[in-house]
This record gives sequence, C-alpha cells and structure tokens, in this order.
Amino acid sequence: MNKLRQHIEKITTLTDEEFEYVSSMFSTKKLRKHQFLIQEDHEVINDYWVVKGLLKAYHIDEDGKMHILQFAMEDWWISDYQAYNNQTPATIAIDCIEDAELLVISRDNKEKLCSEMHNVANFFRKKSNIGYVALQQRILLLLNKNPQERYNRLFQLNPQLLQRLPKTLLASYLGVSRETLSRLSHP
Amino acid sequence: MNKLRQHIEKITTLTDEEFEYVSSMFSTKKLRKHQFLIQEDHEVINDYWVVKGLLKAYHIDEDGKMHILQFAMEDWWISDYQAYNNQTPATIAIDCIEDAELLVISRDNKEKLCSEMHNVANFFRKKSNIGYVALQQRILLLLNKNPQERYNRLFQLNPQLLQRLPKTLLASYLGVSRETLSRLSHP
DNA sequence: CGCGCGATTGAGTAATTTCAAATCTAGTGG
DNA sequence: CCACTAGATTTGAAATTACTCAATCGCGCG
Repeated sequence: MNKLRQHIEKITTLTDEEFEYVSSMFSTKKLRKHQFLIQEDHEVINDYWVVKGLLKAYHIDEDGKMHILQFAMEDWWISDYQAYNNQTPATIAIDCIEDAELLVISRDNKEKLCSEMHNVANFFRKKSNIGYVALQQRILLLLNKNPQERYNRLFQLNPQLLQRLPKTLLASYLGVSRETLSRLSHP
Repeated sequence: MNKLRQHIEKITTLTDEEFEYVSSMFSTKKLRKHQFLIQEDHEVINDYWVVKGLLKAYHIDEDGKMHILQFAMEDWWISDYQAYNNQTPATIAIDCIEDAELLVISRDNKEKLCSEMHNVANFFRKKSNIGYVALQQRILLLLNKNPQERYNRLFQLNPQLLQRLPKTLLASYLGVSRETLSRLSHP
C-alpha cells in the first residue's frame, strides 16, 4: 500500500488520513502466471494497479492472431477501459505473464473518491492525460516506423520490460510477425 | 458558447452561474484554411475546442512524410497534448483543412477551473478517458487490420468526416499510401 | 481554354508475411 | 546427471502486400 501512496504522490499530495481513506477503497488480488484477470465478454467493474508481476491486455482476431494492447508491470494501471467506462462486456482479455499482485478498485469506489476528493480526481485526470499522450506516441510509431525502429524505441523506453517478455508477445505488441522480429538486429 | 454548454452537459450539469464562469475562461479564435494553430517547436499553452471547421494534427518525419495524429471537427478538442501537459515545445503541427472557429482555454485557466469546480474536473477526466479508449481502438485497428478494413471502420464511425477530407490526408491518417487508398473499394 | 492540383492507374520493387523446417532452451522424470 | 519433451526462437525460401515512381485522368478556376 505504501507504494501506492508514493505512486499517487508523484502527482498530488495526500495527508495521512486522506491516504488512509483512499486505501480503504482498494482490495488486493493475487494471480498466478497464465491466470485471467479479465476475459472477453465478461463484465468489468474494476480498475487494477500492479503491485508486482507482469500482465498483458490483448485481443484475439478472427484469424486467431493475438494483438497486444498494453503490458502492465509494477506501478502501472490496467483494465479493459472501454468496458470499464461504458459498462459494456469486455472486448479484450487480460492475463498474467508472471505471477501478479494487484490492488483493485471498483468503478463505484473510484467515482466516489473522485467526487469526494479534488486531489484524487486530479490524480486520475492527470494519469489519463499522460496515458493519452503515450498512446498518441505509439500511434505515431505504428504509422511512421519500420519494425526495427519500433523495436529500438521500445528498447529505449523500457529496457527492463523487454527482458521479461517472450519475443512472441513483443512481436504482437509491435505489430510484426515473430519471424520478422527475430530477424531484427538486437541492440 | 451555447454549444459548449451543450457539449459539457453531455457529461455533467452546470448551473447558469457556473457556465457563466466557465465560459469566461475561454476566448475565441478564427483561422482560415491552411493557417497554423500550432507549429512544431513552438510553445503550447492552450487547449482548443472546435466550434466550426476542420483541422489536422500531424507530424512530418525525416523523409518528409506526413503522419496524421488526429482530425478535429465541430465539438472536438485539439492541441499538442504532449507539449501542453509537459510544457515542452510542440512536436506536432496543427493547421486548418477548412476555415475554423475555435474556443481557446489556457492551461492555467483549465487547471484553475478544475481545481475550483468538481464537475468541470470530472468533465475533463471523463473526456480524457473516452479519448484514451478511442486511441486504444485505433491502435488495435493499426495492429490488426489491412487498409481496406481500416477504411471501412473509419467510414462506419465517421462518414461525415470522410466527405470533408482530401484522400491524401485520409491516407496518412490510416497509415497507407494514397495510391493504396485509391485502389480500395469505396463502399 | 489551359493550368494545376488531387486522384487514379500501371508496372516494377521492396518489405513483410507465411509456411516449413531446424535449432535452441528450460523444465521433468528416470 | 542425463535424456526427453514442449515450447520458444531462429532460419530459409516462396508468396503476398503495399510502396514507389511514373504517367494519365478529371475537375474546378482564373
């Protein structure tokens, strides 16, 4: 929990009582490698913050190919936000690449926090803005760059993540076949 | 201005005085076709809401190719959010595809509103969440689909937008060459 | 009428995918 | 400790897709 406080306080400050209250809205969840956090078509009422471990959010298309929307490791948030926001069935699945430990907050609790606490609402607003910009960058990368450059950029941004990922998953994140990825020069 | 109120009230409600105050934070700006709203390397202190017209936000890569990050027509927000959030120089340019009329709010004013008014903070938080999900969808489309399917999806989502766009711009938005776009079947 | 720009068409080329086979690696049980 | 298997990765070669470059077409406007 203390890590969560540090995480929030990168953006806003909390008094002890405030954090006490915030943390009372979270529960914890542990999952093992290969277990699902969210399955397609299921209801999604929670947002998740990764204390430990590594997960992937992905969609399987009609040809059975996996497309990875995001990874989440320590300190990252993950959920099916489309389903979460719109209260519709999940269109992506999320499962564990490594054993994981998560903090869980329900939509209702998050909305409650946001309506009661300015600074928390602000925290989530800023987080969402940051996430938005990150996705824009990824879009430019997909529009712009060949596989080698996409790989290089990811390596540059997140060397630790690459260590922990099977290449197959990395390939579907970058939008290339695993064979093509395998033929790249690995800096 | 009244349109802005309708826009905000899709997500939250405002009293007359509240909206009075909110709207006092905006100014207006008019631009003609081909004029720039934001140029690369310039400072970005404003967020913009489109009252009328059509704009594009794009990056020109080393080879001189244009990659379109977003369009914005009536009711849409646009800015260089990376530069806006981080107070760094713009990395994208924004200019007008059609004559445009904009409502302008500075970062300081927006932050002021958000810190003073719960419901406005909430509005921008929700907006950002919605934008985040839309970008995720676009990423899946880029990872997933061939040019034909990308075109079809966009046509499905935004038929009005397609009417107003030169094909060349559409092509750079979809991440294909204009020749390839031209060879697609246009439903 | 003719210019200029955007869109289309054609042909050849480059990049990536696909399919198939070979190699490597980590974990398991004898 | 070693052999064995399943899974992941790499390599090779052919096929596909989209790109590039070039030429042509079509339309609106002065």
